[in-house]
Amino acid sequence: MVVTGLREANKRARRDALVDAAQALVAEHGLDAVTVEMISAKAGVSARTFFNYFETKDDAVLGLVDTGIAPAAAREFAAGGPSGRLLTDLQVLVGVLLESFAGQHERAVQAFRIMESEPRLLQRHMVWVDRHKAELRELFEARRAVRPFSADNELLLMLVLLLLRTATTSWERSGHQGNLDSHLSDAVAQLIHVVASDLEPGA
Amino acid sequence: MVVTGLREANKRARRDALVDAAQALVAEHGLDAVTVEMISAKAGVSARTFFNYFETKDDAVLGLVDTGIAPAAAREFAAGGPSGRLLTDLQVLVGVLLESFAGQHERAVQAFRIMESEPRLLQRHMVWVDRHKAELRELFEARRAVRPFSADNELLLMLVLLLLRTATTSWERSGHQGNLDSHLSDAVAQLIHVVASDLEPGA
DNA sequence: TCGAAAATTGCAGTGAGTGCAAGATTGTCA
DNA sequence: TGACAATCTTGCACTCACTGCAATTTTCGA
Repeated sequence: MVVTGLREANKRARRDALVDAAQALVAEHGLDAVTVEMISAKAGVSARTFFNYFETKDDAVLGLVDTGIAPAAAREFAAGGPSGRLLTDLQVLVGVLLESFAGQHERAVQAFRIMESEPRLLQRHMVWVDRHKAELRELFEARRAVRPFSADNELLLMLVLLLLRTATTSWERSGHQGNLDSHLSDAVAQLIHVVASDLEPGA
Repeated sequence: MVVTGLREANKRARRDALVDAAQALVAEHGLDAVTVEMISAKAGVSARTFFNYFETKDDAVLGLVDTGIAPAAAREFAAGGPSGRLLTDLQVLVGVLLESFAGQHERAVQAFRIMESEPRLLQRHMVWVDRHKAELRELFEARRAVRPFSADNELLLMLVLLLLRTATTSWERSGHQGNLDSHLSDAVAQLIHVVASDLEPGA
């Protein structure tokens, strides 16, 4: 953790090289025309090594870092905060996630761009949610104990997915204008509007 | 269309045999321990023929029939009906979808059961939404022209997905109690509640 | 500088999925 | 009814993602 060491540095460098190679090749030839062999060759490692770094080809193309949920944000959410309103706090949580996704800005932009033209990869967010399902469920349960609510965990999971996807596609569509957070706010506003306008008497 | 013919009958029979074989084997051995060869053998056809019926192993396990959206329901939605309220009409649309999914009740129940223990298949609904994305978008656009609303198509797509998944998992969790429709209503109610309680001043 | 730990790599193998062409089945129409 | 056409099935050969294993190389710590 403290002393980086050559090992760590090399690992990160290789990883980045693989992501860059994967993204460049896919951007040029399309997802199905690119093989793991090509990516590995371009990054200067063997195909077998590729799989020491990524579970699947798709993971590499998307540059999956798979940071979990930031502990601080998780704790606050579980404790019933920061605002005490479920949807609002869900938005905050997703905001933190998006930040960690977009951490490596260049690569994230590339990933989103590729996602647009390769519908198969659109499931990325679902895969993410899937992988952290257990973690999220625990979070929901913890919060439920402190500040009860009636919604099922499953619905909240899907809400997280909805916010993730709506915000990122909106950001992507805007040509990466503004910060991701404003697109997230917009997604929440849209959701509220859809629901609210269904409740108005004069529909 | 009118005269069924041996061809049609055989096709349906083979298809059903493949789904039954796939579901039985997966229920017993788990998804990864079952190969396409096994399924084909059990259904009495060659492995090559399997792929004349299904694009992927997963499709067979889930018994994907891939009925599109019922034209009548689609027309009504596009025309701005039946209620004129976006969320409510979205619910109706999803209800029709669920009905066509659960058409073959036995197989549907099996599919949902397997889905629960094989998280990879949980993406099924997303795949469905993905495949009908274009169709749904057209529907949204048509309706938008008649009865404008501000939400993005992407958000509506995710809303469809949310309703599909929340309703079916709730149904599954209840041990297939009651009809799917009541679980769908419940999902919508939960969603409304989450949003509404976020708007209340005394949160 | 030496030995332990960790990483890379080749190799052999499984299994999904595809294109193709030959052979079997089924529908149709005279 | 019989033959021709359309449709299905199947075997074969192939590509590629992904895995386990064991040998080899690289890096680290003392």
